[in-house]
Amino acid sequence: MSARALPYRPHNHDACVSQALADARAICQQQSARLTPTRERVLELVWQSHKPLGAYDVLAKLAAEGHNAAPPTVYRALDFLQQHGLVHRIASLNAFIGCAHVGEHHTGMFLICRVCGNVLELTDASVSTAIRNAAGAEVFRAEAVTLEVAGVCPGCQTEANHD
Amino acid sequence: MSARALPYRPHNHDACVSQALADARAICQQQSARLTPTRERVLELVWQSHKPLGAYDVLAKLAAEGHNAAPPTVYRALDFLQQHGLVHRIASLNAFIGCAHVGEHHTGMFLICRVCGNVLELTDASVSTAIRNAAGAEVFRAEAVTLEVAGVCPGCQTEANHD
DNA sequence: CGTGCAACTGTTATAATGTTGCACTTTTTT
DNA sequence: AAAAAAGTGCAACATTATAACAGTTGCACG
Repeated sequence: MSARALPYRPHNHDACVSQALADARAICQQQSARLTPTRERVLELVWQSHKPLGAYDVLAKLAAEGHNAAPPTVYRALDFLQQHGLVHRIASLNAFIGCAHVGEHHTGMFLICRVCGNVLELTDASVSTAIRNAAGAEVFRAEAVTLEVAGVCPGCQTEANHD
Repeated sequence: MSARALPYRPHNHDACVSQALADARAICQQQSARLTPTRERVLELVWQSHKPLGAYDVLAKLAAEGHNAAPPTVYRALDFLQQHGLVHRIASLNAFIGCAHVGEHHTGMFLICRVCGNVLELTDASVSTAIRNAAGAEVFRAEAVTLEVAGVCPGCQTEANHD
């Protein structure tokens, strides 16, 4: 249960998770949303991996620690976290990952390494602008953008760093 | 080789489908790929809707016309069509739609109307460029882009045109 | 030809992912 | 304290996707 996946750079992942949880508490407080124990635990589990975690992966981890949970428990927690911008759903993987830019009101772009499975979230103004313009040119009112790029991350292009 | 879908606008959709099928035959011929009856029928069914069709929707339509098919039949046909660039999978909907730009070697961008369910596929050079640049800045080797925008199409913004 | 391989199809079963509905508990509001 | 709202547990179910294997068809090559 300690730092493992290193997206492109080594770092203290425990601290990274703690920070995410602290941010989440602050945001929920501010929005009068209830970050209950189950929800917080799910968020922590999702954060502990840089690889997206499926709902049933979360379920298994909860079960492993004695939490007697069923699928709806997990899906509800994930829905809540998503609605408050704390996790993202990666549609092309049917999986979830902690949001690296909480509170930034962003359009996330996800770089998904098909070798190591790690995902890097980033935001890019020129991408967002180009998408907004393209949609606008069709008189389309955009509400939600799903942008996922599959490929090979820097670490996996040269070495056999298949974490 | 130009089956241009015009959702949001009335048009002769039968002709549109015929064109798509003709294009598909040409492409498969050229690539020495076998567009078998089942595959062709699945392609036609997918094309007959501007709304993305789920695999089980296709299955139901096949069954309705007496084709005794099981899920693998449909998934295999869809995989084949996808591999040859004849249909796209919309990850956020778990559904498939005919490709409006066959042979163009493109990065598709999909505008998905949450009201009427229609989808418009378009390609935009500045979007593609921005994405490529953003990935490149992270030294990420991009291979496949999933770009889906949910929102409201022009027709559904004003009227109750819930086709 | 015909025979043998590769691609395609059919079929059964099962896995993986996600939802509904309802009873019950906890928290918040009044 | 009572009523309302939000959250949870649970069982059943719905939807989406794949595995494994047998049979069949088209096609290249001798």
